[in-house]
Amino acid sequence: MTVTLADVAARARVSPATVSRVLNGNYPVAASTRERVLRAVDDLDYVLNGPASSLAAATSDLVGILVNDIADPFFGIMAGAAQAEIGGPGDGSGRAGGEKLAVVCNTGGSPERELTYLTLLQRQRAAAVVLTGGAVEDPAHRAAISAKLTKLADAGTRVVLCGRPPLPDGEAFVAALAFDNRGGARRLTEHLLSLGHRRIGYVAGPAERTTTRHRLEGHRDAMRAAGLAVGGAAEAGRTAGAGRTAGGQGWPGDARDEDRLTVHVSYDRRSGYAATLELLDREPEMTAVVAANDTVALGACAAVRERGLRIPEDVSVAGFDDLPFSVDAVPALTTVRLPLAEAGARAGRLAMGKETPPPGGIATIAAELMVRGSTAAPRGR
Amino acid sequence: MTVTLADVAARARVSPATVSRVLNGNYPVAASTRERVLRAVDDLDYVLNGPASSLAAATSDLVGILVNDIADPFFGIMAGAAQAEIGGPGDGSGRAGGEKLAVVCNTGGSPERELTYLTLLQRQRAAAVVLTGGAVEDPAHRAAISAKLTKLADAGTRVVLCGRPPLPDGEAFVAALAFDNRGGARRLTEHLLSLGHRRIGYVAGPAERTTTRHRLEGHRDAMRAAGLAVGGAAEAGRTAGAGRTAGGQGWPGDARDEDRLTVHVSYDRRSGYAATLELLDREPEMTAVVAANDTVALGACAAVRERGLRIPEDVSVAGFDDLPFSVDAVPALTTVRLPLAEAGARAGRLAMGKETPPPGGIATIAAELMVRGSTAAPRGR
DNA sequence: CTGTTAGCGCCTTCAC
DNA sequence: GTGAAGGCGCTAACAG
Repeated sequence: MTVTLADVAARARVSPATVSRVLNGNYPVAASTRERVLRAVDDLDYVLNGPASSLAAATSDLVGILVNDIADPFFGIMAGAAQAEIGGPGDGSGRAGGEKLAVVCNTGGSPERELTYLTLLQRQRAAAVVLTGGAVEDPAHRAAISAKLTKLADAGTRVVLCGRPPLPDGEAFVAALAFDNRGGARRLTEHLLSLGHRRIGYVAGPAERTTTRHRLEGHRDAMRAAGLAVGGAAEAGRTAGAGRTAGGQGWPGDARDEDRLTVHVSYDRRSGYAATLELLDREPEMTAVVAANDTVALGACAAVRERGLRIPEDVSVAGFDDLPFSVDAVPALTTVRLPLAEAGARAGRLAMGKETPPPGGIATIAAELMVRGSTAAPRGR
Repeated sequence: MTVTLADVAARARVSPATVSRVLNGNYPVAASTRERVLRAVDDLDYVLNGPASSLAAATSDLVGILVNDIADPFFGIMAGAAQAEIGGPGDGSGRAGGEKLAVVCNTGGSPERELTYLTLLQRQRAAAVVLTGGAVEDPAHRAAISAKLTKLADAGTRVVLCGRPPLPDGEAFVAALAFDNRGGARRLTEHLLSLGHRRIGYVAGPAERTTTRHRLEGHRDAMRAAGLAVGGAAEAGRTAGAGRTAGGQGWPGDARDEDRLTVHVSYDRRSGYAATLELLDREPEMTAVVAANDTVALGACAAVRERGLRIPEDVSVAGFDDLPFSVDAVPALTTVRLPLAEAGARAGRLAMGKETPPPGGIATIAAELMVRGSTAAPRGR
């Protein structure tokens, strides 16, 4: 019923092996023979049996790209760029030669689903796997993922991390491209501080994620450097003192300000909206809000306006990622640009072995501060 | 080296056949035996060989979801919902039982790549394929896709269309969920007309796509019903007359107004920006702009402001899709809501055979007009 | 350059 | 309820 390679061989009057050779193109075949085989393939409308070929060759042409949230352009842009690099342009014939099948898998940010997808990809003997975005830092999951990645690597699957820092466990990977979230966040907050802001709220992403932690750390680094926040009990004395020097009325400098002015939410605008309302309640004198990402920042903007406050006159708002829509926000959003498409494309090339990995396998990708209309000096009040 | 089913069988002291049976769960096995096998699987950290099993069973657990642009939330939302429905919640063990591997493939809107992906999926003997979003209407591609889908269906792959109308060729599919783009677009333009707008610009999507055509048709239906635009040469006389009755100074009613006030661009904000600038040049008296979708509308808003015009006082702007960010635009965007998540989920269930197809296999999904702040009555001028 | 020969690892009738 | 055996369709050594 279904046409097989043997059928093609018969029609082209060659052996199955020869057909296999022209199809895979990895072996010298006489031009005339190839011609005949190709014609037979077209005549019979033959399509290679993937599973059979993967079984025999012990490799498949599947490449998985894992993302935390496919509805978020942050991931869409990276995944799209990676996929374009992996899938190749196609030859328009629809015949699909030796192309890889680049597919994206949506984990929804769930470590369980991430693990499941990894297993499924392992089962398919995937040629490569690209993990994008921040990882959950829960030790159990971290270990499980590490073990799984090691197994994948052992089985010959190329593992690439994109926008995700290599874990301390040191799992096996071809390359890890990490964004400089910490540095970007620090520069962003420094920008606000230089504008004169002192009461800065922070809407952080979900706790336990590397991206969240790094961005928050960058923010706090800047705050502390300005003597504006307290890290933990150990630093309370010193930093509180510095704080008092800088601020007034016992503020800033309160040992709990960091916590009081930080809210953890998920990466969506609704959460940003709610969290900002909450921050505004906690600290009515707040003059700036830094959001975990641009999407959250949009929600923050809505909340600020909801309270009858103007951006940036009354409250400055900043985001992170510089997604395409951020420049169209009104006012345009000050944010930190991450070269998502470039990183995704590079990850794709790394997964294909088309590019040599960075020294040590690890590369840090710079984040660029984009100052736009949503931030300005605070009104004197 | 790599552990196989036979290894598990040996360790569990049963035959390979039995192991296969407990793994697939499609056959009665004594509880104690199953227990033993499962333990052996865990002990050995066995992972099924997908290609081998697909080859033997002549089916795979791969389900492909094709999207035009993975960086566009329009597709991300649908794909994510479908994937969640297909992939199941996972059991947290990372063992991955009889789960399907739901993957999304980014065609970039290119028919060639769409065809290539379809071939790749066919090669993998995919269990199902979900095609999302509008199709290109070029006859050659239409025929090629149709033929391919028929072949897939013949091979046992369940084909589901989501947000894509069934093609006239009548290709084989389990179900087709089509958005009421035409009706939604018509109601949107009717809303503007009822507000008093007469000079309405339209930033359409890429030509040759069903979505573009349907939305544009809906818009023109409304315009013509109001006697405000001219379809083609055939209708020029009649409609132009009606137009003159309604308008003044030979406008509206010009036989080329439809073309003059319509610009085709791709679905991104930059295009929306450029197109709107162009429209503003062509028709400075324009009081409203309808965009192909929300993303394009955002660009349109930027262009309107660039010209020093206010929204909605000077120019009303409307979008389509009601993506999450649209409500946060300033002013909030009037648009047409499409139940993307619901449609995607339903498509996923259909692909899994978990839901019975609509009568005739075709269902139209309603589009709801969302009136918000970006549209208002035109200033008298 | 091309044909021949063995499997790849699993599922699936069949018997028991 | 369980085991034994054949083959799914293709690739990868080998010969020639």
